[in-house]
Amino acid sequence: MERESKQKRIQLDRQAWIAAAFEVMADEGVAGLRVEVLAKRLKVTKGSFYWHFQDRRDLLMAVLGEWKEGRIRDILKQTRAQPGHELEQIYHAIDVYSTSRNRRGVVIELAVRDWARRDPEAAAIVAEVDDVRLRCTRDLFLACGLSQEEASSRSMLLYAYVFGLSLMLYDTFHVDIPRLKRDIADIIARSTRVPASAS
Amino acid sequence: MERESKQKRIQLDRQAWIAAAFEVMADEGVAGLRVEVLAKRLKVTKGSFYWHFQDRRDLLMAVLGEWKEGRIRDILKQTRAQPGHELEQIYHAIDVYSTSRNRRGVVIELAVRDWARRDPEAAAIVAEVDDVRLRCTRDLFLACGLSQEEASSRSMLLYAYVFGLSLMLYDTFHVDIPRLKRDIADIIARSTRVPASAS
DNA sequence: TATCGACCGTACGCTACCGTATGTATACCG
DNA sequence: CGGTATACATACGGTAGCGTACGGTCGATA
Repeated sequence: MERESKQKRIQLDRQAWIAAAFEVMADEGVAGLRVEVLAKRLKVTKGSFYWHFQDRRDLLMAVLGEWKEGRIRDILKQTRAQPGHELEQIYHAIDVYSTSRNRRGVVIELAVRDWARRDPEAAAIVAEVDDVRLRCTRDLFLACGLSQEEASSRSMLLYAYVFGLSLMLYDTFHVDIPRLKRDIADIIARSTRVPASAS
Repeated sequence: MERESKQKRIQLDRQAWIAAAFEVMADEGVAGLRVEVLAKRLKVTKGSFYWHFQDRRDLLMAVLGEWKEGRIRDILKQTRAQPGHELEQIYHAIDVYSTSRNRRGVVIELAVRDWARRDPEAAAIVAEVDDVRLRCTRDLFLACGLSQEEASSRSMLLYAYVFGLSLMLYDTFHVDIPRLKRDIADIIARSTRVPASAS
């Protein structure tokens, strides 16, 4: 085998394993995140894995922690607005999280949420992240002059929409998708409720 | 063993297996839908399974077909409106698909969509179902007098919202959830776009 | 250059599955 | 009452994956 092309014998650390874990999780979901599969991808054996990690769950928890930190850092970055520019920041957030590019982040998001439906620890992390996100965009709406209730509703609608959109398969729904997304962003960000008439 | 309490030796058919499959899928997802697990739940061995089904994939395809039919039947039922009552039918649809009750249907929906992300055949079925759903609610909006584009946008927003909501964990987001859901329904169903001011 | 620890390979036992081959019990039918 | 099809049980071989035990290698260090 002679250590192909004399690579400097790069050694792996936990970070390398975690990074690879995100890759696999994006493709196969948490269920497909197997120790030996991961090892094969990193071209080592699981002997290495069990040196860096206690067991499979140890890795999963590390992945979860990494995900949480990254997501919170990201949301703080995406929702930090110059005073007076909160509305366009809302549009920015909708655009960023509305898939298309960012495909990778979206599939990981979905994988983690699927995971959270069966694992209490994952669910706790997701709940934390959701809480931060909901508050961040709510604050933007508040800064736009909306009431507490109205801001909360819009914030929830915003996230439910972007996540829900990533679940849907609308290729055969023949419409102008970019235009549709712009229209929806307008509804979420700037529509006005009607004063209640019938119901 | 003496055939416990002399049950009339009820025999299983494909339908019984498929029904049980939905149960397991709701709990464990498609990945957890194993032949021997299913057999144990039905108190038989897999010898029975391979009598009724060619292999595991045969069952999965049957589940998929059943799901598709059920979903399409359901959406047609939920969106059939008396002329003049289209708006309240829209509210009804939002309410029905906004989780809470119907927890079971929601988790199955999510399991199928997770499945569809890795299986082309499942993806094709989900795409079909989504297409029917989007058209059904779009027709309701059209009947309310909205333009083709506006109706399409609202229809997409409606489904993305209800599916997205089922992905979120908002227990710690301290708001009046029923009220929040009502407000969001109003935004989706009856808000008016602002005539464009800044951006 | 002897040693030590970080890092990885090898080999093993165990469990959970899939799918197949084949035996067995029951119902029905003439 | 023998025969046949239906619906299952039993037993088996094979793979994938988890975790463990232990041996080997390489670089840094004294």
